[in-house]
Amino acid sequence: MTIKADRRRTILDAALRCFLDKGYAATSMADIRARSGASTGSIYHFFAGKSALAEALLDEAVAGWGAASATAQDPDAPAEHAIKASVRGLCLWGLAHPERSRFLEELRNHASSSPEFAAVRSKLENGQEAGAARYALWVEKGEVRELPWPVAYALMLGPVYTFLRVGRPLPQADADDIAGLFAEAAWHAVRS
Amino acid sequence: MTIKADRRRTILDAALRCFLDKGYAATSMADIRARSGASTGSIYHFFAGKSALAEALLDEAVAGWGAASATAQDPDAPAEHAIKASVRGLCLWGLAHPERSRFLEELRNHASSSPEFAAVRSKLENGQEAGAARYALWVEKGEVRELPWPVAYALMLGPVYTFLRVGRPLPQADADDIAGLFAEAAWHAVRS
Amino acid sequence: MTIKADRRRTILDAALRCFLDKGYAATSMADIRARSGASTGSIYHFFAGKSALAEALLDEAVAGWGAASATAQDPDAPAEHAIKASVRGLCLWGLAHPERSRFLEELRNHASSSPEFAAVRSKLENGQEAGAARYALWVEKGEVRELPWPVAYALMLGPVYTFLRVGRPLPQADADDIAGLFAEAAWHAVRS
Amino acid sequence: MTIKADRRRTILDAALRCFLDKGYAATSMADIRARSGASTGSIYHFFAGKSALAEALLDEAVAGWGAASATAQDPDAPAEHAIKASVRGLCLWGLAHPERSRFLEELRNHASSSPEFAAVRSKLENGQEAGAARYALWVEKGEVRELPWPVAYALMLGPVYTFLRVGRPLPQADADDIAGLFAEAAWHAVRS
DNA sequence: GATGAATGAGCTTTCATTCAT
DNA sequence: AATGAATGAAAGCTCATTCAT
Repeated sequence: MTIKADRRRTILDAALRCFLDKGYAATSMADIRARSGASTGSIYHFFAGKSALAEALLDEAVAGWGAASATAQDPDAPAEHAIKASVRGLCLWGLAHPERSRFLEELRNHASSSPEFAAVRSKLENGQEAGAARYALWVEKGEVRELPWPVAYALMLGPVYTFLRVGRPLPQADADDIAGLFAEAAWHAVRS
Repeated sequence: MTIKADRRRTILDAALRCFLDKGYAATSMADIRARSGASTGSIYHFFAGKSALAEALLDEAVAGWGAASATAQDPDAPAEHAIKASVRGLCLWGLAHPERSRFLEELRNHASSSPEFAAVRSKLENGQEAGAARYALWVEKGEVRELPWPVAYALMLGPVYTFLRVGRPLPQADADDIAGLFAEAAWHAVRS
Repeated sequence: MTIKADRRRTILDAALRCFLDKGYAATSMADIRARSGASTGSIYHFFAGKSALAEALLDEAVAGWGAASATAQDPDAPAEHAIKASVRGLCLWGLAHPERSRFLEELRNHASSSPEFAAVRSKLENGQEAGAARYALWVEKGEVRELPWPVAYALMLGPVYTFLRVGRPLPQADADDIAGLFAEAAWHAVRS
Repeated sequence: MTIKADRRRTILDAALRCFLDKGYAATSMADIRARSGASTGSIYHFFAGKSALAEALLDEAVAGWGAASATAQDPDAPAEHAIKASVRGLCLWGLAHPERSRFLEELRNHASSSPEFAAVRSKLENGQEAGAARYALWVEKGEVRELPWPVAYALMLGPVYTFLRVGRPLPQADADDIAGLFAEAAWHAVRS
């Protein structure tokens, strides 16, 4: 009759719109049901529960953002380049997708307290460990200051996170400038 | 009969302990009732609702933290001193009261989305405006870089916010070192 | 200090305004407290409870309306005159005080079901008995049809009650006309 | 397993019995839950809330009563016949179902003040408009007196409404007599 | 794959009333 | 005569999840 409706996709999209509109906590399964047009049973057929929906969306978002800052992932890249690319990538992505960025932030908050987000939490912790390992290498090479990883991490990415939480939408040109500014600042904060 | 029980105080303390233990959202009025020993009616006699409790606690916390970093408030202080004092103050307070600090963060998140926290939101916005005004003065005097306030704010305080969210408790000596480190970094990030 | 404030009076007035504005059921003691400026304890000092307030107001209203249609009470008046005066009186009073009239109606509804209004109910029943007795006399004299009192009562006053429930405010001249019309109809409905 | 239990029906029946027994206002959702055997969630699955239950029952009642006085609805019927049939129908139905009749009255009262009954209110108002239109036709044909519709309505149906509110159950034979008496009176009150 | 009825603990809040001071 | 803190049962309603079909 219609183009094959990918139920899973439909549900995921509806959930994302709900989460972006009202926040994760304030979104009820009924909201998602109404917006997706799927039945309760259908939703639970594809996803184990509300948190599983959020997790699936989180994976997608991270994948998208990761792809966007691919260069930053190259393990042999020099520290300066990797750090600036990473900060730029986060900043530009966050400014381009302010709702998504806020959604990630909300999830991270929930993850740190709620047991149902154990999976999310461990993913984030893995990311931290990987970051710490890379930073340790740069320290060995003398490219960056010797700092505990949480401190280095906060110095590099903290400003962007805070800015994204506070800032309003910007013209694209300004977005590039500001991303550059934060990238530069991040590098200056940790370089030897 | 008993030592004079200041019910209002008792309730507020119980609410704080609950919020710190389980987070604002996960705390129910029943939790507060059980912990305070007050009756439901008593709680509502003193506070209009759950969010009013949070607001009252927020005011207290802000007052406490404000008092602790009084020097930073002096309008005639040079930028370097004021900024470093402010960042240090936030960092030391946050490390000394990690739960409280997380509670504030949670409140801020709620405030940005939920209508019942309009009062909290407007308080926070007032704080931003005051900060912006001060920064503008320093720009005029040539002490700091000319930056949009949200950017400057993020550069200065973002690292501390992020660190407090991630970091674990630290020995006091380290706390001082780290607070100094962040204060220094904040100043370098925005000085002319 | 101020002119002697008759607390009882103040409370009663506040309660009336509340009941008229929001209805008896929807008015809380807190509303009355706020509007009167009296304390909870003060209200309970003068009145046994919410229903006692309503009762006191009912008595006043009935007294006022009774005074207005005094002629109708004369036991020796001929049926036609008494009936018309009574119907006119009710109609004019109801049109002049639509809120009060609706308040009476609400009270009567509550009274017929709620045990706390036993006193009101018995007052109303006394009124019915008195009416029945008078009507019986008129039947004996051959002035009116022999009808069970509830039927006669409904024929005479039912139209006015219904009209007051439905109708909108009217210009005074029309009020007189309509009162006359209902009075005439009442008499025609029961005369021999 | 069991006879097919139509939950919706079961709930509706239980609600009706509760409303008839204790009145709408005094009935709690817990009462309905206990009486129906359904769970809270089940009730809210089928009905949006307490007022939605009342509305559904109102629709049923109106449908039943409307069917019973079908003749009265015929738009070409002469005024005398239509009016008498309508009044008779209301009176007989009310005497046969005194609880239901009182329930309707209570609902009408609530509807006139409470916003949650907007739907009920508009239904009732539609009924009034239809009545007014019909009456206007009869006026044109010279069958009835020229009266504002609210007045005509009150003259015709007011006595029955009042009688139903006051009266006690009657033997069937008397019910017919009294219905006839009110029908006759209604016609006399408005005929040319 | 898909449906939607069913669950029931849990939620925040309201309120008339009491009583020590 | 006056106060207002204290009570606690009861209310209407939400919601993630389960499961028979």
